[in-house]
Amino acid sequence: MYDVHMPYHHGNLSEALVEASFQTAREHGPDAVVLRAATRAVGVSPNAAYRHFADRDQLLQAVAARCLERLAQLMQVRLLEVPDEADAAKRSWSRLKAAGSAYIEFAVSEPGWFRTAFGSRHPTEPAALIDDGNPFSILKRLLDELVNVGALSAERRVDAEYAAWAAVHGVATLSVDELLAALSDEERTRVVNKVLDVVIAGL
Amino acid sequence: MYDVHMPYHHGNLSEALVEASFQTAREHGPDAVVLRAATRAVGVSPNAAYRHFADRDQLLQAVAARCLERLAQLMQVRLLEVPDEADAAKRSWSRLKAAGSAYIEFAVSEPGWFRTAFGSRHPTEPAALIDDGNPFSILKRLLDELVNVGALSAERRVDAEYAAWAAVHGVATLSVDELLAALSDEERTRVVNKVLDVVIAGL
DNA sequence: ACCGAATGTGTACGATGTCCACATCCTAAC
DNA sequence: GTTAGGATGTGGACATCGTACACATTCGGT
Repeated sequence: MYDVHMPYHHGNLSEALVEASFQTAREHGPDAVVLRAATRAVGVSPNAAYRHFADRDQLLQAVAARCLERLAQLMQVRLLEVPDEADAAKRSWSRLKAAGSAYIEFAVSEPGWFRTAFGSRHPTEPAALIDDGNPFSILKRLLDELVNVGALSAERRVDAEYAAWAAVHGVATLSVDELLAALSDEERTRVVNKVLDVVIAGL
Repeated sequence: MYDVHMPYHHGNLSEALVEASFQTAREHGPDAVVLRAATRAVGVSPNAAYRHFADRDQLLQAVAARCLERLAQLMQVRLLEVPDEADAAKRSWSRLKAAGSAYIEFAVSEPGWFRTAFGSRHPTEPAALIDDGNPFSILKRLLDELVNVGALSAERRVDAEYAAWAAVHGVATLSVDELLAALSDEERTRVVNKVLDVVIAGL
């Protein structure tokens, strides 16, 4: 009855479903993630998914977590690329800017993933934003770094993470939602820089 | 066959459908806007909607336009509430801050509408952002005002609308998406002010 | 070897967006 | 005023989705 080469048990269904949905999300965003399609892609019956996820939303949440990881990864990579610099303060500012830049770069180059990471309605597990490897934590670390090298006063440090996050998340979101669609690539780059400069000047 | 009190022709279906969906969006966001439900609420067959909207997305777009209007209205109201002030520059900055504040106030107090106005996948008719009464135009006018009273140099004026919009839209989005859920109301207010201050300082 | 827990399958239901053919109403031209 | 044609609604149908329930298969520990 069943193909011998395709065992009754998949072996790693949960992972496979997330991975399949992850790819769908990449190309068409979170709304395109459809439970039945994922099971089809993996060659399993629709209900099999329910052994691993309570509902579609939990699947989507797993995918969102993966998207967030990717975002954090890109930020880390871009941070490592920041050239050395004698002036510690200057270097710290550069690092902050690089991180913000990476955040936006991710949104622009992987809009599907970006929208999945956030846009999803689930409150994005608070836990996901508390652990160390996530974008928000990275940002906080960079701001602390600025304080440590004396580039930012303790007073101005207060709530700075939210100000920086908001501005960067704002452009990212506007780009992804095509609200900046009227802009050419070059213009968009200019705008992104303006935003980063304004925030850095204002912090 | 049909109730005499309920004519075959509704009279203003298009408007009625938008209004019904508008209310749904207010309480449950754009994803909750369901074509069939709207026709049900209005007492008409599902297909009747297709005489007025090509598909569900067009209905949603009409609703989004209405949400955007509301946002602009609130901004205008808050602008009028800004007290007079001898110092023209100071007053202009206050007005800018009030507009930004209103934008965020709208997002926080009417998350369903806010998410509908933007979050929707449709590129939010470019036209909607060009006409005069929309949030983005209001922002640009306020920045021009700053230039006119000499509070902002022409050089710094360049792309300032995007920087300001991004920051404000960023907090609004983060709030609405409950990414700032960990914050108490008081903390959120503080954060909002920080964001506004940083942008204004940086512009 | 066996039994219970994991994991998948099949069938089914209600809901949704949308298509097609048909019904009803309104309005302007005769 | 009658009548034709466009505008507006209706009814029924279909594919697709998420998900519930009952049953089948397999795996791992005794």
